[in-house]
Amino acid sequence: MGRPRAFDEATAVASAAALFASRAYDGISVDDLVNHLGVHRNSLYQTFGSKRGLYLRALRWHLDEQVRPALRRNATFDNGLDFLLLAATERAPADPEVATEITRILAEFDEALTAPATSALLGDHLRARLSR
Amino acid sequence: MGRPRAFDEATAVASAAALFASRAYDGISVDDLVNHLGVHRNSLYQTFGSKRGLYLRALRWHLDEQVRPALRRNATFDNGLDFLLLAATERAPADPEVATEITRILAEFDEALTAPATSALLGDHLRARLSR
DNA sequence: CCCGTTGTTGACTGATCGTTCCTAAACTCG
DNA sequence: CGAGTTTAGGAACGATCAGTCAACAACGGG
Repeated sequence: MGRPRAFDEATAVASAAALFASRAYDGISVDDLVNHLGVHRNSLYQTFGSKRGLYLRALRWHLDEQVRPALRRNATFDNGLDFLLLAATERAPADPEVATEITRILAEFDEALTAPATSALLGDHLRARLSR
Repeated sequence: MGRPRAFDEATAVASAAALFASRAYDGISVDDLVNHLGVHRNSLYQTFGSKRGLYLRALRWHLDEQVRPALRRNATFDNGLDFLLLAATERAPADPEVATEITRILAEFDEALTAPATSALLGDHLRARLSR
């Protein structure tokens, strides 16, 4: 019961993931999220608890719905590693939960490919990101 | 003439480079820099113009004094790629001058090594950074 | 010795940060 | 058509941000 949500939670998480993949965590304000998602400030806090809560939800969604499926199918990642890359370099050192997620997914990369292949893949995507 | 400086500019730049290598640009406040360098706020602004001015000075110092010498000697980089790595993933997309510096140094890497070797090197250091 | 110049110092500015409060609106159930 | 519950919406919070201002201190040259 109660008033129904005016936004789709899954859509909001996906949209947040796209935004978090584009700039550093501290470079994205809650106002930016509000504008980009079209969801009002209070709804975000009620649904996700905090900016960090939304970030973690978005990161896990990115890994579960974009990275892992591509890894299983041995498909290409296209731009689909940007969030992972940014989280690994910028956020993991500052947030233990992010570090845990990144460490886990990289272990899965090592298992599916090899450690050198994982490093090469990360390096390639880092460089590709510079040309975009 | 005039009052002499109470701090060494080169030392301040090196110290700023160490700090900028540790966290994202927006995660480092001018107060952080003031505390870490032991140089007072106004002296930083008088000498470097702005936070971004100091960042660019520190990045160029890092590349000129730490990265390029090691690249010429074919030596190991140890932790000496952290600032480059962070600048490439986090700052280059937001700051054209940073992007220029990063593009240039990576071209030098490609020349000294090969493009795949550069990617592998970057990927390896990205992963090594996670375990520190 | 005093004047011009440069550096130091700490208080201060408006803007923006993440987060919260409160009221109104939209729904379900009785 | 209320009563109860959940969300939307906008205004507001204290904290912190990058950057500035004006008074004072330390030097060199005349």
